[in-house]
Amino acid sequence: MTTIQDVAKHAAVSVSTVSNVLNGRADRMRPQTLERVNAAIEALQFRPSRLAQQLKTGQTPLIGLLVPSMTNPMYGYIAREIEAVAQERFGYRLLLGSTYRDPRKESAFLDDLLSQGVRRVIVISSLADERHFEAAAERGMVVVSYDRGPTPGQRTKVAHVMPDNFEVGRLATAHLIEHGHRRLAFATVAGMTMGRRAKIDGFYAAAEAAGLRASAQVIDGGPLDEYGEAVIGDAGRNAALMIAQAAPRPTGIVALNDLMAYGLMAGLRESGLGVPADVSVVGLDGHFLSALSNPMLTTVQLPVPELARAMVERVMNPQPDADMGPALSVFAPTRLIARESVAAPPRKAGGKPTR
Amino acid sequence: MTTIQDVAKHAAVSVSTVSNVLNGRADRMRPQTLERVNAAIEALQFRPSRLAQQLKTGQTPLIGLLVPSMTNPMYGYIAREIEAVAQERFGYRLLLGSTYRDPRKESAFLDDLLSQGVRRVIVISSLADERHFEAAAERGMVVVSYDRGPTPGQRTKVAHVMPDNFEVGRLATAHLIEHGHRRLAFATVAGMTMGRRAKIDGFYAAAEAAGLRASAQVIDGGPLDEYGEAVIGDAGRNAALMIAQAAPRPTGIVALNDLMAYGLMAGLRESGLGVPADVSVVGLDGHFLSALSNPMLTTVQLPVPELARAMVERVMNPQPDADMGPALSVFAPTRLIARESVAAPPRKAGGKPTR
DNA sequence: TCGATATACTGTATCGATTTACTAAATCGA
DNA sequence: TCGATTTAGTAAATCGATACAGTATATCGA
Repeated sequence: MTTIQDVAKHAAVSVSTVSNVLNGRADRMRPQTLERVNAAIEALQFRPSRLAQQLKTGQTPLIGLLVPSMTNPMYGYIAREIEAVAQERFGYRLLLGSTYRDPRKESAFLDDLLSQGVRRVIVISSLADERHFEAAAERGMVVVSYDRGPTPGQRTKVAHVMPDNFEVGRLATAHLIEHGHRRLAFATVAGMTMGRRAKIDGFYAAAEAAGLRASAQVIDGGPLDEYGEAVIGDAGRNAALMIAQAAPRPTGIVALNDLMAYGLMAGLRESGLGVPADVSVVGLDGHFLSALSNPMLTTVQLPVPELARAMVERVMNPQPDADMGPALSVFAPTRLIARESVAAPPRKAGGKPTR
Repeated sequence: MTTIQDVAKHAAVSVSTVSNVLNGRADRMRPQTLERVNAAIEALQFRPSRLAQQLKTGQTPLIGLLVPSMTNPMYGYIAREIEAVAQERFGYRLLLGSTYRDPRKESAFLDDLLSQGVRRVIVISSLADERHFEAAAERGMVVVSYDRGPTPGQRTKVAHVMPDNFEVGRLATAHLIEHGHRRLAFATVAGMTMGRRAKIDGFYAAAEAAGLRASAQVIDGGPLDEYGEAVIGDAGRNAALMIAQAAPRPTGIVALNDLMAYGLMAGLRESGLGVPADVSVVGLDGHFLSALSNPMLTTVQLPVPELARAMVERVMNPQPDADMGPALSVFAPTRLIARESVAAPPRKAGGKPTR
């Protein structure tokens, strides 16, 4: 590895001068000196050691990204978008951590980041308790939290970015109602997070507005085990079972997310129920896979690129300390993509399956 | 941030002694001294700066992971497995880079890693030309390449780990043949990589063994645009169109991977062809999503945890320089999961669609 | 009781950059 | 022409650890 010393020697200048060149202070020297230094850098193929720079400046060009698990394709998509804007706009890269929604893993990851000199982190957690993030923020981390707001009534040093989950849930539900559905259900997994809460509120609000509040229910597909996201599909299957056995049966289902919708559709099918013939399903995500399912999934598309941009902006340009105030909702266009999984409810709603 | 100096002062010892404690050389001091130092560390909540350690030792507890795009759920799965073993067994974390199979992006990522002090990288690339990886290895990087072997007849400093792609392709094809299929196709995308080559070889080998070589063909779904993996599904749709129009039509299709299989099934459906009624489809991946599709995808399951383990082992314990020799194939059990997307071909094979 | 060895530490150079304080030479204004 | 200012650059301290060389004291064998 060639060092700044080697370059200085080669160009017959001091290391300070080379450092000045490196840091865009070329105005402090004669053009010919600049040229000599640049020539030396070129000749020796010199790349400054980020490690040494970081030690001196205390800054690392890395953003920590904490996700529940890369196994949920939606997080893969979000990660990719975050990486793209971090890289293109700021030259930053991503340091990845899967946490399986385990607060100890999350804390360990934050400790690691801190000792690595990483001072910016985007967390996708949804855990109810955010104190470990607050503590990290207290210790100088810039933390941006996805898909949840601050704990109400508390000051916070954590910035929050989220999609308009209420609207997402409302939109999906309204779409079902427009197609004539009267008995509605929201299929979720065990454990209430802020994002889920908001979606469910949107679901109920739409039902309410149509005078359907009484026949709208939330169905819990059960807990996620240690495999985390991978089994959201299974939770969907569970929920499908419960729906199949319900009497009267709901005919319009909003799924917590696309993955859950796939599981739901698979489970419905196994119970002999057709989608959308007997039951209509709407996903919430709009991941590209939804265009490949059978039937193609009607889903609400989250503005992932905009969300990613907002998160990176915020993590790179933190507000001058002080309280963060309420969450920043990204109200970028959230639209429903109508495809095949929603149709009018069967004539004799809740009757015998069509096949 | 508290430093080793603070700890030394607090414990009334020298920094060297603290450093010795930190590095497990407690035998060099009296138990009481050790205790004092530990107490100080505890009291001051001291975490050594990895940055400073790295600068001194030249080692960073980070593995670079270069993937085409996190958008392909399979890469998300692989990344998660790699992360898990890197973290649990070695305490290493992952530095992520999406490259969209662009050699310039790949090189830039490697340069970045090098200057960050990261000296271990796992690359999933499949690009034909591996010279930039060789160059990095030459410069002291430990590089492990996934899903391809070394360029034949060339010495290499890059370690290679891959599944038994030949067997993967063979298994899938044999399964179709067992179900009575005579006209076979392998659906791939534009661009030949080693992994694809091996799968296709396996495909042909199985056909050959059944005397079906003449009626086995490869179908190219076209190039991937800048969105990369996300559009493999579209390539599957294209391939489906070509299959639907072929006369005589192949009835048993092996798809390059699960994602392609989803696209294929969607495209087949759009062309009015039933799966598996008219055409049978086998995927290659065994990602958990394949259990949620309709019909549920018959697929060959790659031993992802074993592959991940092998890659991490190799990147952490590189062979003492010298030539790497041929690729290490991970011959962990590669099994076919029979589900719903394969059935016997229609009676009058290649005739009218059943619906 | 003396030199050798072991024990328990400490002092300091070092990794590769950044940055502040400083200096020598050139230029300038009056 | 002299002091002040600008220009062009350098020397050295510093970031926070590691590790080697060195030192003071205790222990031991003969």
